[in-house]
Amino acid sequence: MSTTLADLKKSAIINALRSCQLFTGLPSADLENIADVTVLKSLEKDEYLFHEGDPAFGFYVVQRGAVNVHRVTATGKEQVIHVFRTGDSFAEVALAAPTGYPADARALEATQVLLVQKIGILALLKRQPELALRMLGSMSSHLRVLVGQLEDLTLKDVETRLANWLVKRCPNPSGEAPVKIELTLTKRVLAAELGTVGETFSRTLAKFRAQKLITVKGKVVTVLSPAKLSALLRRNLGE
Amino acid sequence: MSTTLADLKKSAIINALRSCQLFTGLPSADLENIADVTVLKSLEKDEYLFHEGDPAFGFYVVQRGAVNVHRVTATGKEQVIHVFRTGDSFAEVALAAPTGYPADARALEATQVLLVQKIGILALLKRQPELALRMLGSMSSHLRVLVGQLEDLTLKDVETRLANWLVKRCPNPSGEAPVKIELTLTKRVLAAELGTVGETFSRTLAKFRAQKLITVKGKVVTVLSPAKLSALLRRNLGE
DNA sequence: CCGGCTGATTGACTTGGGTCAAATCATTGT
DNA sequence: ACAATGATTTGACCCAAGTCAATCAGCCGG
Repeated sequence: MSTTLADLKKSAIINALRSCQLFTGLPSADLENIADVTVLKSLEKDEYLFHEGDPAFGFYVVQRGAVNVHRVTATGKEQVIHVFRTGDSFAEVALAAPTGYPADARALEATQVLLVQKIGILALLKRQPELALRMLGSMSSHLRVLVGQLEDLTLKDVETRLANWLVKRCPNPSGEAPVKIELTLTKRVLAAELGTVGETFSRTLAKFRAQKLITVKGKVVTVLSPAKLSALLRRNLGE
Repeated sequence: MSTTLADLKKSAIINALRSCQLFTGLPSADLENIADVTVLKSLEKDEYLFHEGDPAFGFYVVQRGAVNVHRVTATGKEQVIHVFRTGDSFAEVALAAPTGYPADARALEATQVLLVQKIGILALLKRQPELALRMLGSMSSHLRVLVGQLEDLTLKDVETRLANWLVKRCPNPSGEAPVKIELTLTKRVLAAELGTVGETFSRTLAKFRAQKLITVKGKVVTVLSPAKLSALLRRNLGE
């Protein structure tokens, strides 16, 4: 048996699948089956993976890069639902969809994704209830994210959301040691993730800077005292 | 074989399950299995079914009444996620949850729900992949609702949301025939469903009244011309 | 018929944060 | 090096909608 190019591709896909939360620990035989119905897609920066309403061919796993799942209104405004990165799976909703995708998805940078085709995985699910449970788990965690997002957007102001976002990125949020946080994307995109616009994002950073909670140098934000920032966060949530 | 009280209860539960979207068309044998792990719960008005973080024993099917699933912040404000009514299932997230429920649930009136216990249904899912797919479908539709809600709250103003809500309740949204809509709940609760407060709800109704789009008599709203209201809705969405 | 209670309505005021515009900064291709 | 394009920051302005407060409308029990 010779090692063909197809074999190589397949084992690369299997490796990629294994690194995804959804499939970790699954027997190799199952992964092979999944790999058989999986195709690799490369996306350039700003290329759309799908649009709202597009027929759903399957769900995706991010192998490299970042994908912004969002909605747009007639006015052209964009509400970010979530940014998925390496190892994340998304659009599982496709499996059970009589209708198309419920949102848009666009690559924020050069990205590679795996498309796990609906037609193949559905058959597999019937033979592998264990996998079905995992998919349920994955979708439920997406539900949780959405519920959290809903709360965020309606019940907290931008200052609180940003403080929360920064604190989440500190290894030890109650410590005094300064933490450097690299902004991997443009500030406008980050602002959108937080449900606001670039201008307000800037202003809020400036407010924190004035309070000597952070410093900003280009794309690097330094939290001078995670503990103080956490205190501000608690204060905002607590009354 | 005599018909015991337990048998009667069980067949009542089976009937209730059958009327739920999630289980329609399922073979009777499966429904029996599900009924075996299902218990009936009665709730008074304003009684809580569960709170955020409570350990999740299973998911629910509304048999009668209405359940408000929502979140609360430290400030006591409440964001409605969805109001579930007869035949709806919710909290399927429980099945795949290492953590507890992600939100609160409270009966808006006297309500009966069926608790489908996690421990039993998980075993069943392993034998019935078909059922697992249905659960996936149900969760995906909840995801869609949430995504819609997210868009609503961030991208549309209250006037648009209310117009949309009213139009959705007209049998023929493009017709000229007046439609009477009975408000089953208090206006404050409806306002919360639309992501606003009672005062703004009142004011927006008043605005529509001034434009002769609707009339309000107590708990009955009459849409004088669904077509005109739809036109306003399109105008709001379209620029 | 009368207080008491809950819900609805309306007015006056306040504010977070979005929009527009102008001024820098930064990056990149030629 | 230098346009040229895009990102960021800051200021000025505006508005939807929330809060507070006062009034009004129904409804119930006695």
